[in-house]
Amino acid sequence: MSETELGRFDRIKVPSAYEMVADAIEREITSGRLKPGDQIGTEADLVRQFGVNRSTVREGIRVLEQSGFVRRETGRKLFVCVPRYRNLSSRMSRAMIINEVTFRELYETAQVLEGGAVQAAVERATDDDIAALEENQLRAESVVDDPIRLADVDTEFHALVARSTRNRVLELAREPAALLFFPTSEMICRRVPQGGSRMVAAHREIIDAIKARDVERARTWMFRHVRDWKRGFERAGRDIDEPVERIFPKLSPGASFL
Amino acid sequence: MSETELGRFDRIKVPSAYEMVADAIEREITSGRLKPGDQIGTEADLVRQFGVNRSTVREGIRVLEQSGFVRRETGRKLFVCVPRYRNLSSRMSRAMIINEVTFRELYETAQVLEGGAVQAAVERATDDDIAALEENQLRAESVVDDPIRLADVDTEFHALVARSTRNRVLELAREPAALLFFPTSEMICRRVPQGGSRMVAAHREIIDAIKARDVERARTWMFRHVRDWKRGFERAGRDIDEPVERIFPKLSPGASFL
DNA sequence: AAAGTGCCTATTGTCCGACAAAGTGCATTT
DNA sequence: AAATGCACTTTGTCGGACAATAGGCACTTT
Repeated sequence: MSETELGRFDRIKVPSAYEMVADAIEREITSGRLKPGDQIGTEADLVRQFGVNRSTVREGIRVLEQSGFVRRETGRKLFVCVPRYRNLSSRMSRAMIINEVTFRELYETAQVLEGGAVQAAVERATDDDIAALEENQLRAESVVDDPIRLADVDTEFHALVARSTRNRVLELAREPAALLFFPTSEMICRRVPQGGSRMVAAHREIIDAIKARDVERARTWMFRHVRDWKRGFERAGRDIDEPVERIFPKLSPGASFL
Repeated sequence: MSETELGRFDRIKVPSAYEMVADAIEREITSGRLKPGDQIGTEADLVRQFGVNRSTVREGIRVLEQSGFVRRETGRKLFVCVPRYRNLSSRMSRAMIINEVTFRELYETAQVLEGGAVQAAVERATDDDIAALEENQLRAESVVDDPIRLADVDTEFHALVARSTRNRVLELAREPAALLFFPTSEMICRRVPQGGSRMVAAHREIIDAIKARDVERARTWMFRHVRDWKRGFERAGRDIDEPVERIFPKLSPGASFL
């Protein structure tokens, strides 16, 4: 039973019943035969259809629920749903925390993703997107001296920029990291309160650049804005090579509208 | 029971026992009190500790298993593990498929992420990373006329570049999208076989640029390489605004070493 | 008639007890 | 010492059971 790689055969994985239940339902969904909004039968129905025990069905359902394919509205009926990214993203965030990723990794990724996002936003933001950004800016100006609220508004600002890209893949790619931005921003804002006006000014420039469809200006100011974030981190006396704290990222309020 | 937002109270969510079991164990892990590799007791142990039924414990375990915090080695003991990103990423990929993201979204994101990755790789690739890239290049040259194998090697190439960044956040951010690259690349390679030599040439330039620590050259060639991918897609007669097919991304072979 | 109330039933969350199959560890055999 | 065999542990699955809650329906109230 050694773990050595002698022997020519692969390990045999015997699928268990609950896995087969989950897979069967998942296949119906990913193949499109079950559409978001469709109801899945009751547990009893599934017991009849699959011919397995209810405990087995329930274990399978837990798997699907966890992966977001199926949802139970407050204890009642099961229905198919488009996996909302948030629970997946938040799991990824937690995975990153456990892996003790450093602020440097987070910063570098933020530069790449926020830079790319703002560029795409310049190319495709609609009037509605811009209106939402302006509305966000108003709130930012009104809480410029309240570090915690400002961090929250900033998180929302970046989510709005990402949404303006009309690119769900990009939006999704940044979300796990973005969920870690907030606790960090909040810490920074608490300890370096004088950064507020710089932040609001940067947002202003970015919004104007998006309105003017000026890619270079947008990228430049986003770069500065994110760099300020890193400088705030350093000024707060932290080492950028230290692991991001084990702060459990409670669904950051700024992301609640995603 | 209307869904209107009249009323001043929030919905009450009664936590169920299996959720509390899962949360309790997850908290031990995210807080670091349970470390990767640690064993969690047997189901019977957990039954004793939590004072709930075994079925309940099992449902909780399914949740944790699914989110990757615990693992069961072929039917046997439960142990804590660092969530490997792959199952999370693959769920995200499937979520994207269900959301019918378009090739355009995928392409645009690829430009952002691969461009960012290669830049970071230039800055931080080690000799080992470069050796791995060279080894990959040898294989690429040997299968240049075998479209399917080439697509596989290409997928691995990009994963190796990402790994060279020594940035796990960035590596993670690109993975869900990257899992969708492979089926697409494969389709392209099958239908536009003449692209093989261009691909190998681009890889060569990128590797050389990384070795020479030449950021601009690396970015330029990565940009061209990804653009070629899009052109191949178009030349294969596909519309870049059509949803990525409902191909279930079987764990792409190139990602197996992540 | 529309709205509010109370009851009935379906369904879920949990529990109990049980068993076969497969993994583990130990003693025995060669 | 290595291979074999056996007893014990643990998991996966099963059947049945019950309290609590949600949904639906009939009934009352205004």
